[in-house]
Amino acid sequence: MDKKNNKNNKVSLSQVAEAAGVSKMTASRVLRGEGGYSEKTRVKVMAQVDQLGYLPNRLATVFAGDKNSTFIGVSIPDLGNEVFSQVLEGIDRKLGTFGHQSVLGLTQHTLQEEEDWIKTVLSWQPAGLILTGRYHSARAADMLRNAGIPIVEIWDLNSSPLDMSVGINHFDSGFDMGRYLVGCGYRKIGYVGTSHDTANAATTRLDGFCKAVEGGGGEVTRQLCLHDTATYYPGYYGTEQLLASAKDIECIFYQNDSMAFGGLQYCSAKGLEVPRDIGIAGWGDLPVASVLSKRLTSMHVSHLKLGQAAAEMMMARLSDEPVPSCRDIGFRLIPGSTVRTAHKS
Amino acid sequence: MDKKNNKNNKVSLSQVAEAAGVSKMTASRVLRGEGGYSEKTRVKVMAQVDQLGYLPNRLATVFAGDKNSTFIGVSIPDLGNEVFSQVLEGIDRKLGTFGHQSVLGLTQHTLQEEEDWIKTVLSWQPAGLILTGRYHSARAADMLRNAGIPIVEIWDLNSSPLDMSVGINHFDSGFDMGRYLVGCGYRKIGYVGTSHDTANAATTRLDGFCKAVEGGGGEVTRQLCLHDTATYYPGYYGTEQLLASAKDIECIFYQNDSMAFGGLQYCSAKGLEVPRDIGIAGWGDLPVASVLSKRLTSMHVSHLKLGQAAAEMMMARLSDEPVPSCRDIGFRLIPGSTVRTAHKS
DNA sequence: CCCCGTTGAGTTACCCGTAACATTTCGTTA
DNA sequence: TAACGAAATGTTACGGGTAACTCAACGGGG
Repeated sequence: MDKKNNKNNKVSLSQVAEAAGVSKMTASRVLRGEGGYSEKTRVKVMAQVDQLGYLPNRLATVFAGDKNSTFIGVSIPDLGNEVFSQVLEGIDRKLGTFGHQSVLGLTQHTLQEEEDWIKTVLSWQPAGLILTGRYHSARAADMLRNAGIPIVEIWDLNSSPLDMSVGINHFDSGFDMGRYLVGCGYRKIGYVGTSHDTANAATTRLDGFCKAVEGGGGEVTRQLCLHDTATYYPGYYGTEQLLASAKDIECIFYQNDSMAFGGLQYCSAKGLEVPRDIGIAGWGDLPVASVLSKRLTSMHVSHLKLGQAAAEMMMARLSDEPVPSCRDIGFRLIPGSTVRTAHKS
Repeated sequence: MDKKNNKNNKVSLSQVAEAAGVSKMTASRVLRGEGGYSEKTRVKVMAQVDQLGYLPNRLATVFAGDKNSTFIGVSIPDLGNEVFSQVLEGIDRKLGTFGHQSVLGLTQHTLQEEEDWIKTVLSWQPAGLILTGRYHSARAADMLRNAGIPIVEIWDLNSSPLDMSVGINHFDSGFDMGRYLVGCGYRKIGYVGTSHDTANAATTRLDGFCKAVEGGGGEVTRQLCLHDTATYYPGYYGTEQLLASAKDIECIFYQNDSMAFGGLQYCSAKGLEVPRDIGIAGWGDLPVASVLSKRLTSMHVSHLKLGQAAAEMMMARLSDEPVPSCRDIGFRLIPGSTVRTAHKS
């Protein structure tokens, strides 16, 4: 049934050309539609294309030299975190409208995984790379600089990016949340998050948060769930541990909404009423937050928009349009109703 | 700063070879480590590789002929649905352990998008394809058959797949849920879901569900939110519409958990107590279900495992290991506490 | 009827690595 | 030390498409 043509039994342009009785150059011209052939020839060639089911081999085109590939390498820490799957969705949808494809890499939040992936994906001659995070291994940074292709670093806004950067200022967003909670009258504040071996955006948020809280006369008790994902269960158990070791905590800030949900669940299980007995604040404003009867106090970031912006910057750069090297997506505090109402302080 | 070597200013193997004073064939042998060179030569070549920052061009290797690429095209309807992002995570992680990469395609649940994507991705000579769903356009099916590469259709178990299939039997899972709800004593049952222009797994579930309910003496009132995503808000408003048009509904089955959350929220907002006043059942058993104080009645499917299984089947096929053409991942009903307790019927 | 410009189509070379084959350089053994 | 086999290295050709160039056919103006 399959036509065994050449060794990989795929129909090649030469075969189409031969069948149509023209040279492969002519066939190539017809397929690219750039003119230089007669209507009669076009019909002959296209007839054979349909007949043989010819599919162009983009590998050959890109390999041949000048043409850019339509691959964009996209590295994402993990998809278990809804935040990143939204970012990826934004990226891939937008790239798709430009006829480009994402080559995915899940780095599991480690620089080594990212480095390995970069090495592999660069060997495929991608048109550009979109990377999550501003931190890269030295080797990775070297490869990136030498690659000579557009690079967008997303998530963690970077005023001196390798090439381009889009995201938010995590320090500021943490700071704002800290200031808000202090403004609500909280002083003994806990933090529950996960800990990775490398610096990341969550750490930066915590730094900003602590600065605001401490600057406002409060103090932050940290509880980091080591080597765990920033999801519901670690949020639950992290809360349990935190409250066991520091009973006078008035309010807890979580690395993200998922962990905050876990915290809410713990409080509910232990009969702690939120926000009467304890305040709960998350980060990221997941759509799921709407599931709760109480609106979760959180920080809203438009993840989809962030992904789209990254793809747009990439495409603009690839078309040699002027692109600002930095784009701030911004964030917005969601007061919610899981912390006590602010009183004049 | 950049070394302008050839037109795409990338370091090529010839340059490494020349710098090392050997032929490019020798350099190639060293890089592939398949023997046939002296230790002295190896050192010379590797020194230049490091020096020049050479990265192999996999395009050339694959293009050159026999070698398979390490691309696996993966089509996913959308990532807004947590279910699919988990599947994708399972796929990509597992592929990664085999040194393969996912080339993503978001088809937005339309066969046309899928067809367009298939055409594009095939032109990149992928080693295989993983597609969500068993329905494809005629043209797409043609291309897939002619591609001569392994294809795994996931999600909707297909007893006569194009090549391989892994997933669950959605009809049965809908049927089981229907039987369960009837067993709980419900007769007037509503369904809230979305409607797409093409047949899909959710439709199949609904078919199975209706069969069980009607077979058990009940009836199903459908409420389809047209042209919307299967998420929280359509669940909320779908519930409102359903209850407005059919006030005697005792229990509602939703297309998925996200929509069921929306339904729960609606009930809570309107003062309907679950399950006393109305029963709520979802599908998919999202991790987020744990956020609720009441366990949502749902159907558990291991999405991560499904993705991993798909990747494993793909890799096994690529290594010419024997692979069953069909693999059932199974599902498990989660009784939960959002439907009334079953009584002997 | 010739010259020349335009259009259509063919030829050649190249991209970068690798398979297949050819050749050189060794170390050994008779 | 000549001869030989193995190891190390080199040479050639190729894959699928395209840029750049060449060539042929055709038609209109002088």
